[in-house]
Amino acid sequence: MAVDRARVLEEAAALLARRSTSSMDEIARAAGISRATLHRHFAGRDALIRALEQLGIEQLAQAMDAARLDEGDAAGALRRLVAEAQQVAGVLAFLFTENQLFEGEEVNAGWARLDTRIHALFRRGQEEGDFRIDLSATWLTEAFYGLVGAGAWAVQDGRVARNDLTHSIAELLLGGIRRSMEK
Amino acid sequence: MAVDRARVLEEAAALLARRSTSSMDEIARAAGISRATLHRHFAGRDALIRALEQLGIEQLAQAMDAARLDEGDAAGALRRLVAEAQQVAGVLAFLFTENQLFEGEEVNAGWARLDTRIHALFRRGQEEGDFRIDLSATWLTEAFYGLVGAGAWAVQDGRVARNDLTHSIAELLLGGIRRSMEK
DNA sequence: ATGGAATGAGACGTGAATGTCTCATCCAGT
DNA sequence: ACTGGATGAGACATTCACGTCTCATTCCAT
Repeated sequence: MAVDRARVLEEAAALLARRSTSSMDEIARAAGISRATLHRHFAGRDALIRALEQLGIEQLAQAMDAARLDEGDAAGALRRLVAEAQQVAGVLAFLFTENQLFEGEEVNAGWARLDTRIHALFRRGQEEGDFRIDLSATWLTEAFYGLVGAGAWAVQDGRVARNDLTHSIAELLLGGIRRSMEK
Repeated sequence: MAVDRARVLEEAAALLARRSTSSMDEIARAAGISRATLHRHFAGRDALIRALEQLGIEQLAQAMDAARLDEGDAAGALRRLVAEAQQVAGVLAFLFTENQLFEGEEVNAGWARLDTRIHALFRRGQEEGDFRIDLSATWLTEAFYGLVGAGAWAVQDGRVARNDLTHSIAELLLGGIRRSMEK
């Protein structure tokens, strides 16, 4: 088995992050293998997407681990999370829109766990008095995904510099647009 | 010509906002006409999307007009913009992801004009000292679209209450997550 | 070197959606 | 009532991606 499933998934993720409609053939070529081999390792497009979803979930979970969401103040944790999530942003944006299509179907339970963790982070910030409470933690979670996704696309299209992205997202989330009085 | 193009477009927009992959047949049925008639009024799927894009551009432009972006302080104008944009949020989210697919192709010039207006609003806020200047107006524009889109989806899936949405988006953009010291 | 496993190339059938066309029907204005 | 335009229903060809399969080739371990 010369083909590394993980490597194929990485390539697929990178390609689909750019062109979400890439065909199996394009994905195979991007991964440097033939379409036949791609099908040997993944039952079909659906299976590939599922595997990709699983990978994205694991990577985001790792990003959360690395961000140590429970340590320090919530603001710092959020900053670390944004920074760590940057790596996965592309796939995340893809999976985000992809999930939008599965209307009725049950969503991967993995997402629920991740949502819970982010939700808990915002909740903690609110309970510790750092975050405002008139914006629900649920909405903040959605906003987080939205900004990460929008940021990934903006970078992809060259409208925003990749180096600024982490700072841009974190600062917007934390401080908003208004000129801050403090600091 | 009993069929009202504008009405068909409205129905198509409503449907595609929910299911971006709806077929021509589904769109036709949603509009209460046959597929044949749909094709009589729009050369093809591509033409339909283009027309939808045009409609979205016009509606967003109207929303901007209604929001009177140049009047009052920038924060108030942004609040009004978010409120007005709410109506178009669904289609906007659809067109936003749709545009993501046209990588190389030239984007509809209409978008550029709209971007310019939003960009100018953020710029004005910065120049008047209301908005922070360490976040580029370009990024703020992207963030605006991202939050509006994410908000529309969150409402669609029932994760956020529609009534809260305008306030949630505007407040997050303006004030961020941090508990405000002022006010 | 050799034998088995993995791969690449490509043919093949399938299904879905598109776009075109025809024909019968319906409706409105005269 | 009549007539012309618009519509609905459906057949039809086409395209495209998918999934399956075969066969020759390559690669690796023994």
